[in-house]
Amino acid sequence: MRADARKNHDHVLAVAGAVIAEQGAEASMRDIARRADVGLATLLRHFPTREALLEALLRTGFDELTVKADALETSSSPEDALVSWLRDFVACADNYRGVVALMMSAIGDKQSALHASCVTMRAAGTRLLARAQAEGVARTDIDGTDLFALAGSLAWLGDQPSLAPRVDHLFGVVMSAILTDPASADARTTAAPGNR
Amino acid sequence: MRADARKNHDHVLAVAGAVIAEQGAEASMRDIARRADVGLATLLRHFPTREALLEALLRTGFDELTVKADALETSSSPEDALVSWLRDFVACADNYRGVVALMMSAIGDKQSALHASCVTMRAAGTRLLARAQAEGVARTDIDGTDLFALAGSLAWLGDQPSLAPRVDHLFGVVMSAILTDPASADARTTAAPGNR
DNA sequence: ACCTGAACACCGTTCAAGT
DNA sequence: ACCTGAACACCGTTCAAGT
Repeated sequence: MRADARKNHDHVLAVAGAVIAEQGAEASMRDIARRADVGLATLLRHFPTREALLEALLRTGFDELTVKADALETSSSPEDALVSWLRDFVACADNYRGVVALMMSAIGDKQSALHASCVTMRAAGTRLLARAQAEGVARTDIDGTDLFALAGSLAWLGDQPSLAPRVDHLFGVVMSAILTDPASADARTTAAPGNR
Repeated sequence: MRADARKNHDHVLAVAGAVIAEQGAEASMRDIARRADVGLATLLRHFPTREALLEALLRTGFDELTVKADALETSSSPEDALVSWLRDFVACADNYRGVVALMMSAIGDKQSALHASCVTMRAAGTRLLARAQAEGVARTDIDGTDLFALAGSLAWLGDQPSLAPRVDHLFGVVMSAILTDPASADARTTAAPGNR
């Protein structure tokens, strides 16, 4: 990429981040180009679709989440790791209002520029879930897609102004459904052997 | 209203229902008018906003849900009543893709044509929740707004093509977080009196 | 009263023409 | 190579003019 193009790219991306942070993921591409003092066609050549633009904006946060998932796998208990990572995932998705809707659509659309990132996020969550399940602290009748869906639905609530204040609380409610008491899980497998 | 206007109103509403059922709540108003063989301005005078149009489309289902909530209050156990009503609520919201996003926005916007309907739905759910809580079968740290948010988030998942097949399962997961085992609830209030 | 075409200010897409 | 103005087909809003 030529030096002037690189500069244009970075400048446009920075402006787009500011506009989308305040207006949400559905902000007008024309408006972003205007605010960046650049032709609309220029913006669209750097980022041919809205998804491509958002992918560039979200990449940093997503990469951090992937690294964090790896770190948590050894540094924390299975339960704490899962809860902490999901909390960060929801917070990351809520950085840009409306982005989680695009993510949920992208997970099923291989053409989307966000597809790979979403698959990576789901895989990271799946690993943390599997460890928790293996240790008996997470229910075993859900998989990584279910987890991705539940986390996404919480992030979506964060996009709704009237419900956003409830998200922290509802996060705890949903987590209580995912996590199982290890004692009772133990009881299920070791006690009352005649119980079917 | 004049007879010809009434006829126009009903015809437009029927066509709008068909278009929105297939294209979702964000269907083009212009397209609805075209399909109804009516001027765009005519559509907009009958239904000045998208919310007004959706309110008319949803009214029947919402009224049924309100009636059903009353009936369930005496015909079913608190637990079954709450679960059954919430299941119907989610199914109703999923009749038109995208409508739940407008509902969540409308609950906090008194100007919206959907506001009254949403408040009514929340009130009906709140009554069923309160009864379940009083009987010790629902956790007491959530209120009607939390319930509305959780049900809405499940309905939103139903709008996502890739996640819709999971909604029934995830409904059960979320319900397991809301419902409490009456035995253990009993244990909390009667056993271990020294426990604070 | 009720309806509607047309003008308006937007949107994202596309491409020929400029530097 | 990289950029951009302009044309295009859309959108919802508004209103003067018709029946």
